[in-house]
This record gives sequence, structure tokens and C-alpha cells, in this order.
Amino acid sequence: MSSMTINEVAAPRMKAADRRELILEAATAVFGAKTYVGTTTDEVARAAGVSQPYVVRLFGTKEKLFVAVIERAYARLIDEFRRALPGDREGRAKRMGTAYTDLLAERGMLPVIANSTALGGEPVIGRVARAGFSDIWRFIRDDAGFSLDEARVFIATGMLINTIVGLRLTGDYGNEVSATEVLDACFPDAVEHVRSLVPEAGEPW
Amino acid sequence: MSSMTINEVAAPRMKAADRRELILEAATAVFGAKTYVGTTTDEVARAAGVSQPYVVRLFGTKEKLFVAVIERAYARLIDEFRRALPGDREGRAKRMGTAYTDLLAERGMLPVIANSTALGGEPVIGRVARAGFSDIWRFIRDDAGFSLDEARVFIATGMLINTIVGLRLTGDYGNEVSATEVLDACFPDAVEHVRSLVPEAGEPW
DNA sequence: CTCTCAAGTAATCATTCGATAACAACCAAG
DNA sequence: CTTGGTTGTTATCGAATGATTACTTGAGAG
Repeated sequence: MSSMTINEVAAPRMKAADRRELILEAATAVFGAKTYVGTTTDEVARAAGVSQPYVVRLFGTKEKLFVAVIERAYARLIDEFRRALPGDREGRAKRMGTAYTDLLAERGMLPVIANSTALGGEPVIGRVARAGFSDIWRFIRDDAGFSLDEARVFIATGMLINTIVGLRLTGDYGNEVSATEVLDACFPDAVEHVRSLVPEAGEPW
Repeated sequence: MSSMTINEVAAPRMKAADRRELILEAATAVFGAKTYVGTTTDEVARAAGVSQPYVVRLFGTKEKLFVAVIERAYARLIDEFRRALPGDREGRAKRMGTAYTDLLAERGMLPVIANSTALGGEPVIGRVARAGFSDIWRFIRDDAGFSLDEARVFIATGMLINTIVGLRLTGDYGNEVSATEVLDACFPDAVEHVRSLVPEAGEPW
């Protein structure tokens, strides 16, 4: 039952640093689809095309692996936000919003960020998640120059997007009133784009 | 190691319906604190002061227990929203927002709702979570009479509150800039009230 | 009383999962 | 060409967990 979702062919003998990055990518997809506790290191390993013990050895523990995944995700997000800064000031929030939804194309990225916000009670992971959120907030305030209210609304909208994606409301668009209304209200001119990037309620992602 | 968190003394020989409700209350607290997958039926049982097999027998499976917990939480939320309807129309959104944060006092209620929004990919739970969200949205639109934009902003704000609570940002208030700013921006005149209701990063809740 | 059904427990099982250990194959430097 | 570090695997373990089974206890009806 070796699915090999990310890499069709296992690539033997890779430099450890590259292998780490490849595993992080696979782990982001799996953690994003099945939550932190719900994900097994074996699933991550098979998605990355390596053995389960090797994943553990490269990262130490499942917890440390997840911490690396979160840190990478928040860094990636800030990266994408930064690329959306240049241009007229009025369109900045919109460009950054688009940058956020475009991250949907990187499998698991948004779900991982969303899930991390529910783990503040975990001693280790919680600290990292708060730091990630704090980085985002400071970027929005200092680098993007958002006012307090702009920042609040922007982040709140992002959290609503997380909810829409996490609930897979996209699958009900057109069939169910609430889902249709929420999606229309959130993505006035990008509903189909978003819909094409979110998987159906059936598991894979 | 029997902690008996909810009920200090086990109440033997209760009518099954009452026992169910008592277990649901305990389960909400535990699921809210440790997520769905991260919670064991034994923890729920001990929090409710009964044996683990009894919990399983009363609800069939852990999944069905969680479904019952979610449905109860959404129903409870709508209940509280409904009680906030009467009064001047301008203050309605504010009253309903207060009703939401007041639910923090019922242990696990908000975290359970927040966590459910990340499980849309689960075949059974996902369906229930979407139905819960849909109920809330329709209540806000039809019963509360919110416009599309009002509804979107209101729900988005709720999701941001979920994030703040889930991340335990309340613990950083006063010590860290981002947490302080977010909390001030979200709860202009209720920061201390919210802070008093959210546990520290250390686990319990 | 006692009989019966509901309420509840102790014991136990089969899986699953993260982690560890021991070993194998590859490759570059001397 | 051989030696040593790096990259990886197979085998396996101990603990945890959801579920099942069989048993016990209490209370209310007749």
C-alpha cells in the first residue's frame, strides 16, 4: 500500500539537507490533511518516499518535525506577503490577500498554519505557533504599514478563509445557501479559483 | 491517577440520559483542550467520573461521541446568540459578540467549535461540522438579520477570537507587542474579562 | 420478597505508533 | 583500493488506545 504521493519514484542517496526539505514538503501536506496528532510518522515517510525510522532520525521526534513544518510554513507565508508589498498602497491588502489564497497551491500550507493556532496549549508547539503568529502580525503592522484596524480585519479575514478551507465549504458551493453566500462574500471575484485549489471532502488534499 | 476533574465525587446510579449529558460536558472540556484525535476515551471517562468502557458503550464510538459534542456545542452557541437578539438593532452585533466570548466560561465550548472547523476532510465529522457552521450562518443572516457584509465580518471576527484563544495569546498580553495589540484591537473594553477566562499555556483548561 | 432490567465495572484484546538498534550500501579522500 | 563517514533500511519493541466481553450491583414493579 505504498502510495508515494509526493515523489512518484523514490530518490535514493540524496544529500541530507535536500532530503530534509523534501520530507518537510511531504510532511506539510500530510499534517495539513490529517492534523498534528492524527498524522503518523509512517504516513509522512511514505509520502516522502523514505522509511519511517529515517524520518524520525532526521528530525529527532515527531514533535520536532512538526515544529520545523510550522516554522517553514510561517516563513513561507511572510515571504509571499513580502513579494506582494510593492505597488500602490490602496491595493496592498488585496494583493496580500491574493498571496494568501495562492498559498493554497502549496499542499498543506494553509491547513498547517490553521491547525497550529489550535495548539497554543502544547508547551513546545504552542510557543512556536505564537511566535509564528507574532511574526505575521509584526510584518503586517511594521512592513506592510497596516493600521491597528486594518491589521485586525486582515488577519480576521485570513482566519475565516482558514475556516472555509478547513470545513471544505467549497464543495457545497452552489448546492447549499450558506456555503454559497460565504464564498461569494469572501472571494467576490475568485470563487472558482479557490474552489479549484481546495480538495473535496474526500480525504486526499 | 484518577483526577476526577469535573465531578469531585463519582455519582453512582444516575439515569442514563443525565449521565450522557454529564459525559458530554466533560468530553467538551477534554476535546477542547486536547483536540479530537489527541483525546482518549479514558480521559473523558475519568473527567466524567465513570469507567472508560461505559463511555464507549453509551456513545458507540469515540467518533460518535465527538459528533454529539460538536452538535451540542453549535446548538448551545445558537441558543446563546438567540438570547442576545432582543434590544436595539445597532447594538445587536456587539451583544452577540459578547455572548460568544461569554461562552468561554463553558469549558471547551469554543475550542471544540474551532477544532471542528479543521476537520472538514473527515467523512462523518466533516459533514456535522459543516452543518453546524451552516446553522450559525443562517441564524445570523435570517434571525439576526445581518447583511452579507455584516455576517462576513461578524464570523471572521469570531474566527479571530478562536485563534487568539487557541494560541493562548492572552498569556502574552503586556509582555509581547503583537499579543497586546491584537487583544486590545479585538476586545477594546473586555481584555481582562477574556484573559480571566482563558487558561495559561500550561495545559489544563 | 424477588425478579428483572438498567447502570456500571474489571479484565482483556488486537492494533497502532513512535522510537531504537543493528545493519547495509554508497561515495569521496588519501 | 580501502577506509570512514553519510545515507539509508529492516526488524522489533514497549506503551497507549479503542473496543469487546463477561460480570456485578442497585432499584423499582408486582
